[in-house]
Amino acid sequence: MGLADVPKNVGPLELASDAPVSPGSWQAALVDDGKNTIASQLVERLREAIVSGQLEAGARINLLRARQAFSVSLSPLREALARLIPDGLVTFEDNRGYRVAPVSVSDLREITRLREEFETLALRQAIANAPPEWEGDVTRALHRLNTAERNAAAPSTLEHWEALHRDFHLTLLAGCGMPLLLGFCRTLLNLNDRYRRSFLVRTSGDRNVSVEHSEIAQGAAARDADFACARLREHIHRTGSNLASHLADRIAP
Amino acid sequence: MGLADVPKNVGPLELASDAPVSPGSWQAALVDDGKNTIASQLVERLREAIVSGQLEAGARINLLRARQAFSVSLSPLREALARLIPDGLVTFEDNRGYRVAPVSVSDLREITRLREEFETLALRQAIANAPPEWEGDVTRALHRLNTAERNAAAPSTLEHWEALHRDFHLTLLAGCGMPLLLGFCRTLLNLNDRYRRSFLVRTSGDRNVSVEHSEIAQGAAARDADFACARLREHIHRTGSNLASHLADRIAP
DNA sequence: TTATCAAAAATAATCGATAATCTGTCAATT
DNA sequence: AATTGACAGATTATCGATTATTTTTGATAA
Repeated sequence: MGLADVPKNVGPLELASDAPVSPGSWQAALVDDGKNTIASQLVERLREAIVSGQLEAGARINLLRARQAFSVSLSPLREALARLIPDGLVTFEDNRGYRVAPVSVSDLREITRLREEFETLALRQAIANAPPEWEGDVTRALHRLNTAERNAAAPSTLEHWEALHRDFHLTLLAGCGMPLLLGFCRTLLNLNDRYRRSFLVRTSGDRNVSVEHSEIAQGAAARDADFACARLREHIHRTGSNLASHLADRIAP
Repeated sequence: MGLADVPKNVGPLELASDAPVSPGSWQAALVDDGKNTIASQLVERLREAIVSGQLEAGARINLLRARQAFSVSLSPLREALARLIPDGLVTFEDNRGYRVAPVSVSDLREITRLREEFETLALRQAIANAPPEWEGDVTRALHRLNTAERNAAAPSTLEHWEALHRDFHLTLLAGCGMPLLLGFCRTLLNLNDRYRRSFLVRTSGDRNVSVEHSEIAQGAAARDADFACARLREHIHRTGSNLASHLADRIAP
């Protein structure tokens, strides 16, 4: 159960669900994207299904049902699930199979805390080392994000906004020149997005997230590390607190 | 090529090559360890083969040869390799298969830098939050490490020392109560061990590593965060510089 | 010689079927 | 009533074979 309601999209892969790929969606327009194999496509489909909340947290993933739901064979399914383990989206136990990683307040707390540390470290490095064009990338990502419509009634706009938001944060960090750190940040961002998309109906009224993003981007473009990192840290912290309160309401009713 | 010289151990799995399992080798004596499936055993065997340098850095992993070398079928082999991707020991490209992750000076630099940041963060948390018995665990791990023989002529003593060294560092951090952070640290430690085991013949004469470890442990047991973290940071930094110089000699001849 | 293209060979990816393991049920025993 | 053991059904793990893709080879033409 829980897998029956996954959208059974027939055919190779429709573009709509492709949008939020990690390495920067401006590349997605290119013909191929390098995700040719069933297993690789499945990784993205599963990631989306989990991050979006379609697959319930903590639920067992029945391989036979999942196999049907996604119209694939067992080998690529297992391989795709294995690749999601280190992302923290899937857990595994020998002879007991895979399950969707559970969510908890303490998990969210740690994610927030680590994002504060890691992302400010990466941003500081980026401000120190990134090439000049990075500033333009950041400004552009910000502009796209701020001009995107976000209509709670239209889920597609929310998804699109999420992708742009993710892009903005990653662009900000991309200049750091530390691939491992960037990978850790991406993982944490994934995990965080899952909480936001599952538990946050809308941002609380006393925040203007656009302004927060703009300030971070301004600081980055001006190469003012202290300012940019302080704003980024606040931004992450606020989002975390906000999410934690929503989660607490839902998880311990 | 490169896979042909992997020890072809027949039969289920002989204990000798099992020794340095990750979660603490004192547990290895227990009957089961939870690693029942071929895929899970293979993860450990492959990890050991890569970290120990048996599998050359950057080399392609020919699935058919690997399948023979490890006497397994394709499905568990692919699954095991997939699980090593996030550990940074294996890379993957669609339709081009898996390869052993390459090594580079810049990679080592980043590992060292991130270890400094992450491990001191974890240690600080541990000192603040770990339960009392943690101090004893640390002292015990230190004692085991310092009393272990390390004879360059006997590879098994080196391997044993590596396992104890790893144990010491992880015990130190284990008290932090942050599972994600601990996972990141474990990953970095894996990567670092690979460099040490591949490129470090012996520690340079002007260091007394035992003393360094002892000081860190003393600081931890005394709950003196500033002192312990400073010593830990120096320790990591020195190891990194030491390794980097050896690596530079070898990689750009 | 260099470039181009089409088989052929090598390799990776996937599938369907089988084997191994787990989970729940229910009767027999203590 | 609680425990044990054996069965059946469900699920996971593995295998061998097949299909798809990439890489190499070798012949031909510029």
